[in-house]
Amino acid sequence: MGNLPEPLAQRLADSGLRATPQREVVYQVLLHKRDHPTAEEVFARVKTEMPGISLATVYNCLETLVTCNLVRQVNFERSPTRYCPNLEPHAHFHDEATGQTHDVKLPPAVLDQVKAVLPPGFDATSVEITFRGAKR
Amino acid sequence: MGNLPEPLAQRLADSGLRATPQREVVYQVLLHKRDHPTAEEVFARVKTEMPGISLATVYNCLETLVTCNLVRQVNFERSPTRYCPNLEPHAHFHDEATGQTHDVKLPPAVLDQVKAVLPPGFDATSVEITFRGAKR
DNA sequence: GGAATCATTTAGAACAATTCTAATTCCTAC
DNA sequence: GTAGGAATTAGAATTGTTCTAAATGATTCC
Repeated sequence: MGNLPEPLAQRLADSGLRATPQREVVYQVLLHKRDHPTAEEVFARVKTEMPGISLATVYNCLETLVTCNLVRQVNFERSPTRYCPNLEPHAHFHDEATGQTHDVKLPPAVLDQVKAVLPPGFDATSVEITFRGAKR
Repeated sequence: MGNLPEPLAQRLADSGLRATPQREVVYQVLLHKRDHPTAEEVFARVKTEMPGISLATVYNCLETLVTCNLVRQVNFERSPTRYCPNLEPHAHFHDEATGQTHDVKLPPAVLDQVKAVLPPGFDATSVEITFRGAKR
C-alpha cells in the first residue's frame, strides 16, 4: 500500500531510474504474497489498488525490478524449448554470449547432495540445474 | 542408455506407439548434432531429408520422444514466467499436482559443490536449480 | 483380401505470453 | 514555465506452441 520499504527507491536511484507509483505497487504486491505470481497475476493484484495500470506497465516494472536485482524471474528468459538426447544426469550451461547450450557432467555425489536439500514431504521426480554465463 | 538407433523402435513399442519414418528422422537428427536445437531448428534439419514433413509433426514427434524418455526438453514446460522477491540463494520446487512453486533453502556448501562441477573456462554468473515433483 | 478401426500426419487456424510502437503524460532541470 | 528525457499507456505485432479437422497410413478381424 502506501509505504515502501526503502530498498526500492535506493536501488532504482542507483541505476538512474525513478521510483514511480507503478513500480512501488508492483514491488509491494510481490513482497506481500510470495507465491511466485505470473505477470498476469501481478497485473490482477495491482489493479485492485491502481485500477488504471496497464499490463504493459506491469511487464515494464517487472523487468525494471529484475534488472535492479530486486526480483528474480523463475522461468528465466522466454526462448524456444530445446531438445537434448543425452539421458545421463547432466547440468546445462547456457553461454549468454553465443546463445549455445552445453552439457556439463554431473557426478552422482553432487546430484545426491542437491537432492538432499529438499525438506521432508517434497518428492522430486526430476532436478534441473542450469548455469548461465560466458565460456572462455 | 545407449544412443544407438535401435532403442527407438523398442521404446516406442513399449509405449504402444509406432516407429514411423518421421519419428526416426527426428530422433536421428537429434542424435546426429547434439547442440540442443529448438523445434524450428530440428524442423529445418529434418526437411533436408524429408522435405514434406510439417512443423506440427516435428512438434508431435518431439513430444513423443520426450514421453518415451528418449529425449529431454531443456527449457522445460511452457508456462508463464514467474517472479520472486526472495534474493537469498535458493532452489525452486515445482509441485506438478498444484502448479505451485516453493522456495527451497540452499546451503552455501551445496551451492559451492554445484558450482564446482563446471570445467575450467566456464564462468557462471548464475545457477538455477529447479525440482519438479509432488509435495505431500 | 476388404471393411472397420485406430494411429499418425498435415496445413492452417487459434492461442497465450510477451514485446513492440507510437502517442501521451509526467518529472526534473534549467 | 519550458525543454528534454523518462515512464506509462493502449493496442498491434510477434513468437513459440497447440489445436482442429481432414487426409493418409497401418492393423485387425472376419
